[in-house]
Amino acid sequence: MGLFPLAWILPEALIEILLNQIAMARATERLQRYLEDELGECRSEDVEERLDELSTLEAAIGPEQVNTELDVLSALANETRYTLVRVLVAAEAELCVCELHAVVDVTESGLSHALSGLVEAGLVEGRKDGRWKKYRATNRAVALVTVLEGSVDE
Amino acid sequence: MGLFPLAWILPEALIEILLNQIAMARATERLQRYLEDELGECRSEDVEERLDELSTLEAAIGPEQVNTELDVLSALANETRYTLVRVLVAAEAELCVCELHAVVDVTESGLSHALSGLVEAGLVEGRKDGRWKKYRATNRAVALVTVLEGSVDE
DNA sequence: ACGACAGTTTAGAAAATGCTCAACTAAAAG
DNA sequence: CTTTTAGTTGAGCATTTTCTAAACTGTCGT
Repeated sequence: MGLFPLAWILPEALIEILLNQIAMARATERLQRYLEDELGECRSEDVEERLDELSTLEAAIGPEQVNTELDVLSALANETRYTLVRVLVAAEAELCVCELHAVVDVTESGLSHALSGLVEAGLVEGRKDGRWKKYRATNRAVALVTVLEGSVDE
Repeated sequence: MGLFPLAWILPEALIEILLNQIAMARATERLQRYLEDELGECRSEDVEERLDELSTLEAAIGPEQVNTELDVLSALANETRYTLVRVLVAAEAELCVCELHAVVDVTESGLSHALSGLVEAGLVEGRKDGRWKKYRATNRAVALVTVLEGSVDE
């Protein structure tokens, strides 16, 4: 292996950085070839410009909001939790934990975890009523479930 | 442990089933007490009725569609894949794999895996063009990203 | 005050995910 | 035809997720 001598001289971390840069450079080269193919000709300015356009597309909304959106998606992307949300949305009313327990096949503990995840994602709100606890779907949950059910029917 | 003698007589699987039934019975008892609390009085018919209502809520849409929806959610609930979808939606056009490579921080292989997951979830469509491959967002993706960005701004 | 009850929290085991490396297919260039 | 290039696929590892059991908090009935 040609790299062995290098490993004696350079710290591992640095090597990794260099390899990374090489990979980056390769990816950029490919983009350049692609733009040449598409545009007929292509100077490195064009590559820069395209890279800018792409990062603009990506940054159109703040990274903080993207994170929130990912949290919401992760909260919904689970059979137990999605079932709970769907039921609460369909109910259009508060339901008690003990009622929700009837619709999902997990232990009481699992149910509690699921609900607290949904609260954290802003999909559900909880309210304590004496010794019972009741949950209801938020507007966010209603909007998402509605669109999901609409966009996935064919 | 009182259960040890049982374990000699009954197969493990059967014991598990029995424990399950006991847990179920307990959950139903709790629901009964809850309904008594809420309605003032409650016969076991009322419990049956409530259980029916709940399962109706849950079964409002077919289990097959629910599965599709879960697949879609799982596909979106990942930083790499969600970024790709957002960029493709914002672009309102096909993008080449080599362009997409510029916006997500994974290897070429990881990118390919991500895209094929999105195709499977019906969020993205791929088209081969010579030696390049181009992807575009589907209507489903547009609808979902739009609602997500709308429902998570405050 | 005590015990029973409704629900939550913590810790940890089992299962699913996400990524990379390496081997592969298909198209274009030499 | 051989090599290079663009992208995909499969295997395997590391991390994360999801669930459960057990201990815990707060509320009610007695």
